Amino acid sequence: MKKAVLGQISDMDLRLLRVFRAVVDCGGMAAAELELNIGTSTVSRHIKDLETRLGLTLCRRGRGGFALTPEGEKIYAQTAQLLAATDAFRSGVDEIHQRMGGQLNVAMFDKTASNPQSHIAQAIALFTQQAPDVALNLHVGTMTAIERGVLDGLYQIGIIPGHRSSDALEYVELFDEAMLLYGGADHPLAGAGAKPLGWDSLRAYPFAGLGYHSPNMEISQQVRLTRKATGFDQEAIATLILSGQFLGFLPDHYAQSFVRAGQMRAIEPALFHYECQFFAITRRSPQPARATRAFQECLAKVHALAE
Amino acid sequence: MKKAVLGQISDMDLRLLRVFRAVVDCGGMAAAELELNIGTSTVSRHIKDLETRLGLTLCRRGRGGFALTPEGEKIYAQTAQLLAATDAFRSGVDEIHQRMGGQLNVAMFDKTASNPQSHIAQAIALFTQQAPDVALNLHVGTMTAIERGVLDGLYQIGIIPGHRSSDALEYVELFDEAMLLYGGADHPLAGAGAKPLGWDSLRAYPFAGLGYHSPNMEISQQVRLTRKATGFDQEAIATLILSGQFLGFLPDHYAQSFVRAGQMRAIEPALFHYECQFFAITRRSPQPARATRAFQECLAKVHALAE
DNA sequence: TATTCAGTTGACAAATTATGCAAGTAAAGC
DNA sequence: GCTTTACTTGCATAATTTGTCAACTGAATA
Repeated sequence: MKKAVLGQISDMDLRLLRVFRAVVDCGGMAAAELELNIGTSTVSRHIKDLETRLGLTLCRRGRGGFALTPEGEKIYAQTAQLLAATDAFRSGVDEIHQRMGGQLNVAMFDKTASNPQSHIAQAIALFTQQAPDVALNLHVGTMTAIERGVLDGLYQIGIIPGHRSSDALEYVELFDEAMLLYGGADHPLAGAGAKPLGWDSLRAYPFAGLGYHSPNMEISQQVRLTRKATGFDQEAIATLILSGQFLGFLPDHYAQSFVRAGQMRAIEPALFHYECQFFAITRRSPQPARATRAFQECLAKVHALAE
Repeated sequence: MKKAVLGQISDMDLRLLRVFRAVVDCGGMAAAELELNIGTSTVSRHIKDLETRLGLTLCRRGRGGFALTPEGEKIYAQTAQLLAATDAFRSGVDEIHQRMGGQLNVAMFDKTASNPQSHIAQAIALFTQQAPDVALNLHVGTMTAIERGVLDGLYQIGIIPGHRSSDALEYVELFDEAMLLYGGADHPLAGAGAKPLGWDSLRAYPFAGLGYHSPNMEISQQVRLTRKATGFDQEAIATLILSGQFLGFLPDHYAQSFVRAGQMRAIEPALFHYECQFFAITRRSPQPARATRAFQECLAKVHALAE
């Protein structure tokens, strides 16, 4: 250690941070070796350098697994932001060159791929034809994570169901999704006999809902369903429903395969349902790069045609 | 040039960008020499390196002045953003160390210093006692520039008059300012005899207003004053008023010195006036650093005491 | 025309960094 | 206890970065 802890800490090469990110993403140094094309010894050194310069222990390593310390978690988040800023810089340069290049990070909500009304795949096809030099990174995350990520520049585009809207974001309407209420095959309400009369009668049954802000949560609060189990992914909700103990909302397209297999049934679909509208979000403030706008247009065009 | 134009452009040391920023800020390489403690030759090299790597010409230089090219302007803006991100990273590290360090960029509205109700200076005194290791940078700018700057992380705190509010920002009320209508000493309305009856009668006189979004602009639109001259700083408005040709709104504390010197008079201050409320703004999304919160509290405390 | 200011360039030195090899360590698993 | 896995370290070296000096170019200016 030479320059001491203080001074221009962030002058430390971004490489150190890139290495750190890669190591975390790969879950260990040995794994990152391939990704980074450098020997483990070098990786080890880099991580230690970083720790020294930051004056923090970032991760616990050794046999028996790799784990970030709490500080490591924070630094990892910071790192992601800083590296996103460098990508933004690069986009800016590309912008001036009137070319599309760099990285495009798109984040989408849970279980959007199987929705037949969603044509994200086509949009990607269209986009990659238009902009073959852009490296596309697709993420999946919760609604809040996506919103924050777009706001913070971690993602350039997000695809999420609509709820409240932020004036720092731009929204483009894409497609809808029908949410139906499902129960396990042997759930009391799944039989042909027992027909509940309305939303009120549902409150007697344990309900499984999403544990983060989402239309699912809004609806269940509106009709005051008692959430007895919480999932943090729609797949988790599906699992809870499959246990036979809970009712829960799922996108119809996603539940369909379970219904076909006889593992699940929709409960009174004509009555118990709601619609979600999906939007593409981009941030307003630092004007999105050319590639971002192009992808947004691809999404809009493909979905407008399909209507 | 080795690594070619493509590839990890932003890996190029942030130093290059820092040098570029310093050169632009100082208005030339020779001037930046002192600031950077490196010889002109080195500076020249760095700038050229940067140009090569970006594939752009950033500035026109030589005898007879230094000037950014349009691309240079854009890169300069991008650079400011990226370097702000590195500062944010550093703040994040400080945060973990539970210490306050790094840079704090505060931006304030025009002519706030002379307002006796504003105690920004005291807040700074209090803050520097609490956090002696933080380098404080004070900027002055227009309302929109400050808002955008805070949103983009260029500034951590802004002090501006309130108008519409953004939900991406947090507002803390600080102090008020009384805005009165002024005319030059020999303006027809400045005489003791001619008393206009109301806002309507003002429309006959040329009015000087601010050329960017501000309470001044809102008010003048509300009462439909015809803006015949535009200033982009309140000092500009004052100059226009001093010409004797225009009426215009100024903060009373600022106009006072002109009034004392007999160069300006307030027109019917009991009737033609409005109040501006000033707020400290910080952004919500990436949680502000410890130092930012501390400064915000200093501002709040000092102004609460003074009430 | 000579001078001076601003910046550019070639040659080169010093310092720092990157990275590999090989030996070492520590814990998990047999 | 031996082996394996996952990482650490000392040593050596190549590559890159960072910077200086001094000579040089070209435009403004006296």
